[in-house]
Amino acid sequence: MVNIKKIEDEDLLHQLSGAFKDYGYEGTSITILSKVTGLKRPSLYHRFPRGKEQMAEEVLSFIYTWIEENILNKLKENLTPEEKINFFVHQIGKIYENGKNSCILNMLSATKCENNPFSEAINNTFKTLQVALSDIAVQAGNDRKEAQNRAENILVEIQGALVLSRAMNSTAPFKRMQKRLPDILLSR
Amino acid sequence: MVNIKKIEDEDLLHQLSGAFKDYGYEGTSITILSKVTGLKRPSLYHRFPRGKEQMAEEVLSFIYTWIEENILNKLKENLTPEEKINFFVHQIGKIYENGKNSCILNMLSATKCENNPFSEAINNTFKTLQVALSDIAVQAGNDRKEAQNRAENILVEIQGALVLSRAMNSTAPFKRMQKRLPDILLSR
DNA sequence: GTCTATAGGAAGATAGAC
DNA sequence: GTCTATCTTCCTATAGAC
Repeated sequence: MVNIKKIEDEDLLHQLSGAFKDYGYEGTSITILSKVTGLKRPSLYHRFPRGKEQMAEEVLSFIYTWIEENILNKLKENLTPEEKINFFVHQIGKIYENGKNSCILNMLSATKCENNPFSEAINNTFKTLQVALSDIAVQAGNDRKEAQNRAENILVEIQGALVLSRAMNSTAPFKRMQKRLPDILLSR
Repeated sequence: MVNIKKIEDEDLLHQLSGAFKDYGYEGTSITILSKVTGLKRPSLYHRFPRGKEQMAEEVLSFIYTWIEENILNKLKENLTPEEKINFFVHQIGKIYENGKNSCILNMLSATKCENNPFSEAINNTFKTLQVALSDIAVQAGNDRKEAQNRAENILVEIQGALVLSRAMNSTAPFKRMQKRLPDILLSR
């Protein structure tokens, strides 16, 4: 039996995350958030009393949970390293619509360069992904340090390809990046 | 004999670019731009009648010229591919302060996802860099298509490392990326 | 060219009815 | 929980003095 309230929250947070992803934190006004959710501004404040900052915080927490349920859990199953990285590559294609989407972690880390209120959540999300990817590289026979480097290289490739795909208005850099990922993590 | 007016313009554009780089386009108010330049808001409007958008446009044009004079011209000299990529790696270390700076091209391409007024200038800057890097890879014996891919990989690595360095609050991803670049462009 | 002063509007946020 | 109405603050932009 599904919790109705949670489903509504998930819809809400999904709509909010879409706005932050497209417009960035500063570029997303409460009015925009009102439009994408269909709720008037005071209703948003009723749900998120601390306003836009709380919305972004809960969006990041929602995304972390999504990653756990839709990526990390699968990577804990009894699969080969090749199967795991192929699944990972497929999932990031879905998340980023093959390079058409920006990454909300990049968009929200670009906010108020000093004292960014989201930096810890963003840092933790990247660290969690790095650990998961690193475990795959270890399973494939790399030592711990080499595995960590390869995992970091994967994250660098993803973020860089997203920046370039948006800047060059082409999904080609993203799609080429997807093809490189398995070798970056697993090549001998 | 130096053109005084031009020097003042360069200072001005340098200060403006620093604000856009740190706060992004939407996050940078005219008041912030007034503070970093020391000019009151109406003085900025006197110099840039179309306001913030014109300032960002001229900043991007200023950066393109800086790249031409400080990177591309050197790469046209009679040097080995190794010398060229090493010089390039050194210059991006300077530009990005070894990973402590964000890239203004990433920050300004993140603006108003639809109909971004800076997308053409940003696209052109990346294309110009890709051509210059590609020429180095060709000089090193790669065919044209492979050289273009390697040049794109370089730009992906730089942008991705900058995103990750900011997100993880560490210059380590940027410094590791710098070490990878020569091989990415030139390895056989 | 630079400034003080200010208009006009959009932003974040709240009061209080339903 | 959602709304209309409103407050205050900050923003962009301009008028006009020096």
